Amino acid sequence: MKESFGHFLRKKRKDLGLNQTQLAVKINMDAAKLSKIENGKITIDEARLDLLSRALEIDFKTLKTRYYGDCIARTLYKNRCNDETLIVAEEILEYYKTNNAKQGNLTL
Amino acid sequence: MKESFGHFLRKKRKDLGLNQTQLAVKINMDAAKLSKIENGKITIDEARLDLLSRALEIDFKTLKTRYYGDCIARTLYKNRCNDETLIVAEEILEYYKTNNAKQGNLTL
DNA sequence: TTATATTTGTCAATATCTGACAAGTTTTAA
DNA sequence: TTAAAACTTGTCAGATATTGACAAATATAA
Repeated sequence: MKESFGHFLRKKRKDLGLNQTQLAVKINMDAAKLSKIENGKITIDEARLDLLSRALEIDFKTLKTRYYGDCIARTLYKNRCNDETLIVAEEILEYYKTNNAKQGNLTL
Repeated sequence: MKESFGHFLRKKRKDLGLNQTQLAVKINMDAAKLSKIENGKITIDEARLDLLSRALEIDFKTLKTRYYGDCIARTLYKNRCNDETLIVAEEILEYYKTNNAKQGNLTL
C-alpha cells in the first residue's frame, strides 16, 4: 500500500537529511507552507512540484502521479465514494479523450 | 464508454420530456445554473444531487458515482495525468482508509 | 420570422486562497 | 528536566474564486 503524498515527501526529505527549513529554501518556499503540504493541508502547483522533484531527486512524472493520485484518493475518501467510482472515472476519461474536450474548459 | 456526467443528466432529463426550466423548478434551481451543470461549467453539492436524483428518477448512489467519477476524470484529463495515476489513487485510498484519517481534515 | 430553449455574461456579496510572519507545540538531545 | 531545534498552526490583509439571480445573447424548432 502506498502512503500519502505528504508522507512520501517527508520520507524523501529525511532520506536526504534535510529539515523543512532547508528544503523550503531550495524550492523558494516558506517553511510553514512546506509543513502544510506534508500534512495535506494545502495544494501545490506543478511548477513547485517540478522544483520539489529536483530538490528531492525524484523523477517529476513519478511525483506528479503521486500527487494527483493523492488528490483523487482524498476526493474519494472525503466524499465517501464507493469502489465503483474509479472505474466510472476511467470510462468517463475515455469519453473526454476521444471527444477531445478542450482542457481549459473543464471545471472541477 | 460512459458519457460525461452532464450528458448523462441531459439524456435523463429529455427521457422524461423536461426542459431545463421545468427540471430547474423541481430542484429549486436557476435554469441557467442547470445549463452550466449540464455543460460541466460548475459543480454541484450532494444536497442538490439528491434532489436531482429524485427528479430524474435515478438511484442516488448511481448519480453520485457518476458525478465524482466525472470530477476525477476531469482532474486527470485537465492535468494530463498518466494512466498509472488511478492505480496510485486506489493504493493511497487504502492508506487513508486503514489510517482512518479524519475526513474533515482532508484538503483537496 | 416568431416562439421556445439554452447558453453566456454580469453583478455584488460571500467565501476561499495566498504568502508572510508570529505564536504555539512537539521533538530531540544533553 | 531543561533548552534548542523542528515542526505545526493561527492570523493578517490582499488577491482570487464562487455564489445566486438576473439580463442578454445565441441556438433550436415550429
